[in-house]
Amino acid sequence: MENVLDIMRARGLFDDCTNPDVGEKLAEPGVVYAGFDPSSNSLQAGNFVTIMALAHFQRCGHKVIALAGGATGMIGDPSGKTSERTLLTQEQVAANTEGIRENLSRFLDFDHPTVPAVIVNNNDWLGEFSFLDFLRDIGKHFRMGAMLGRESVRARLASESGMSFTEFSYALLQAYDFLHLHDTAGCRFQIGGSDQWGNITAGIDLVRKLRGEEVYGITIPLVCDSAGQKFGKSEGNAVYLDARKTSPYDFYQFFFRTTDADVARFLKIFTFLSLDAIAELEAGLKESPEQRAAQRKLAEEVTRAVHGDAGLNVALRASEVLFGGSIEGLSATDLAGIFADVPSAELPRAEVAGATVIDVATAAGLCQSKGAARRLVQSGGLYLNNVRVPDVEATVNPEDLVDDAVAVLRSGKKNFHLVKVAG
RNA sequence: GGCGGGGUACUCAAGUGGACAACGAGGAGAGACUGUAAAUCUCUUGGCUAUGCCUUCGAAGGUUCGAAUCCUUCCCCCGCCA
Repeated sequence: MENVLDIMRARGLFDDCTNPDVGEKLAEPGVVYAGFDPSSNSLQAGNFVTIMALAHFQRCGHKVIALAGGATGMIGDPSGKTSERTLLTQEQVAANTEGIRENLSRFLDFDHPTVPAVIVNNNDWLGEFSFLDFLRDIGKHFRMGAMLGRESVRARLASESGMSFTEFSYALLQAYDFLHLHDTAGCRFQIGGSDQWGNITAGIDLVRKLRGEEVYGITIPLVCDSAGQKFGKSEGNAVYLDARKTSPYDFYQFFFRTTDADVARFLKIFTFLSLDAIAELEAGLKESPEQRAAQRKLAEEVTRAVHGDAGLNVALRASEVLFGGSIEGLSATDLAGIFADVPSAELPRAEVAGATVIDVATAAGLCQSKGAARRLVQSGGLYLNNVRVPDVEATVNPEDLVDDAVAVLRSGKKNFHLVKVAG
């Protein structure tokens, strides 16, 4: 059995561990868990790192548990956050938890012959815990000194916004999760982002105090791009793993646009390609960077993993056409197929034919306001059917509608919007 | 509960009766250069029927020819004390 820790180290998935012996312990098959926060109804690209780590564990013969934080999501993890977060309603959390289950179910192997993955929801055990029982049974084992010393708490207390008791208590809940999974599933390892260190060690301490047993934590580095930005944001928007929130096309494009400096690192983290294959791609990148072969491979692998072959094909075809230049010679049906994935809007004929491009771009939702559309045209950044719109007076003419039904609007280099004429 | 500090646009943060749609920075969008990269430079960044009009500075009232700025009440946050 290959040691998962070596793999994590080699691929840049290892940040720290709570005990130097953890490598030895992982030589035997074990049970590992990682938690996912349901603050949104879909996991984001950032969570993908943790998912990959879990997948490596499973491949190395460990049983993996993905925990959806239905209960902890009600509270809000203060780790790594500079201000108190807005509480979600029970309904929101329940809906989000469901979405996350759905996401996760596509990345982990639940039908594995020997070590099938499982998903649990901590609301199942934390939800029925009474406050008094929790304070007596769990709270008793946490010392104020240690809790106040926790980095996430210290930072927040020193900050302007302070911290509520609710968020302060968060670590106890996550600590109890570890205890519960230890008791019920024999779980002895927890992995999580480096911001989870405090929460993980809280769990380890709790298990040691109550059960006298040693459990372990491994943290994964927070993935940043070379500019130091937290990974997973595209034009200010988070990149989601759910096709309904981030289309396969946008998802593909996000990875395709990876900077040279990051590509090799990302290949190691986000794909299962062998290190040799990655080294080869890296060499190719040095030789002819304009080919973007490494980026292409990265985008391809990740998109296939997340959206399947069908999603990848749509993304590839759309990318080819969109970055190939002219849309001439394509039929409305072709365009609809290619843009199946790109934001589109259906507008009444009267609002399109003869209207100014500015009005159409705003009505279609490409621009937030007419003023924004006007500024876009003035700076030369708005395109109709891949042809730059010359001035603010320009109109959409009937002959601009492909097959009398469809027009393609674009803002800048890469934001496409399809306009369909209704009726 | 008492005392003090604070709430300005996506964020941080100036502005303490008119020249304020509100300095500056970051972020974001666009352009140029490129390789759908990075770096750099430039422009833009409340809305509109647009040399003007409308709506914004925690909320609601009030004073004034005129309020982000002054007054009143309320809400929220931070700190110290109880």
